[in-house]
Amino acid sequence: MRLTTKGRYAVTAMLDLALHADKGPTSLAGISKRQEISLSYLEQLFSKLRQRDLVTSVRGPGGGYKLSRTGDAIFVAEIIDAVNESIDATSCGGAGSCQHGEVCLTHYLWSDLSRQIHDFLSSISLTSLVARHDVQRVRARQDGREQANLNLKDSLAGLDVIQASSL
Amino acid sequence: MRLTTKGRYAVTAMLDLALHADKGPTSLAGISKRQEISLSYLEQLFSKLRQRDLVTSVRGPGGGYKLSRTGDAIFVAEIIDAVNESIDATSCGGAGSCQHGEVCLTHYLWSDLSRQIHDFLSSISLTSLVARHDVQRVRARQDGREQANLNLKDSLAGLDVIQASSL
DNA sequence: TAATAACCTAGCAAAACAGTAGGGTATATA
DNA sequence: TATATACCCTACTGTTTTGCTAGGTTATTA
Repeated sequence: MRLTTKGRYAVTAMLDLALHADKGPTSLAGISKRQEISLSYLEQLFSKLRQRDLVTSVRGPGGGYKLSRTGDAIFVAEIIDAVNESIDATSCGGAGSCQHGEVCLTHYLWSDLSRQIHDFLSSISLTSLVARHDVQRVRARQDGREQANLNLKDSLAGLDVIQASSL
Repeated sequence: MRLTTKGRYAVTAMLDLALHADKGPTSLAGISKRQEISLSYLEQLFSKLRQRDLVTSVRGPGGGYKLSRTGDAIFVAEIIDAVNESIDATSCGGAGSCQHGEVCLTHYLWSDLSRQIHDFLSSISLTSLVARHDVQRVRARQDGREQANLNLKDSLAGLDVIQASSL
């Protein structure tokens, strides 16, 4: 079992989609900036999310990705599973064939643990994450920073002296 | 976060110790045979378990390892932690500094998950594992197979013709 | 026609994993 | 005292995964 940046990125990106669900498709470039995830890496993750029918895409200018269902019907466990981060803690993939076709000494411990984790992550929908106060706080901070960056960009555009030298 | 063969091996080996706690020190060679874990790899894992004072060693013939506490005072979470398999699911190690010194969008989700897993694995002692029926069933199977192997070895020792040719 | 943004494939450095190899040291027993 | 046992330690290694870069193609909008 592993839970690394890969699964975290996928969930973070999906939550970003959920947070901007009202404003039409969300581009990966936007997610990349706000969540600081490599654009090309995001593309690879979204290829898998699309295969599992968690998102749908809109190509061309103004395009991007949308959730393929409402946020209350998408659960964290599915997202992690979609990017191949197995939630299973057993070595036999839950089959119970860990030692010569029979269960090993600790098989049931790991399958209990797997169920524990799976139940927990299956109980959390994107909508329930959006509703959290701590998520909204971070969202406000990120949107603020994004706005500040845009303003900064505008200011710099006005000062064409600087453009060549310091960028 | 990861939970791989490493942590599983460590817990399995510690449970094997607990199952044979009444018969003096248990050798790694015995654990290696019963649980089918590379002896040299076991030695590396037990070096870490000894550093965390989970086991004590007895050198020389008849030696081996013993639990340094009773089984009801040793929990699965400690064992996994001892071999460096972090139970933490956050990217910041729980510090909350995942994005520019502040929390990232999904920080609290991962710290909730970490606590969930940690609470679960901290509630399971070696003694409680020993008491499980499924563990006792596997133990009986493994002890039976070990005995059968010893018998086979004895039989082969009687037939010295075979020894040179087929082994 | 130009810009946007999804889509696709290949490759790569770093890390961790699981294991091997080859030594050493302490101790019980004959 | 010799020998076998079994702990102890270090170094190395093939494989896999991760996270990322590079360099393309295709669809769509303006």
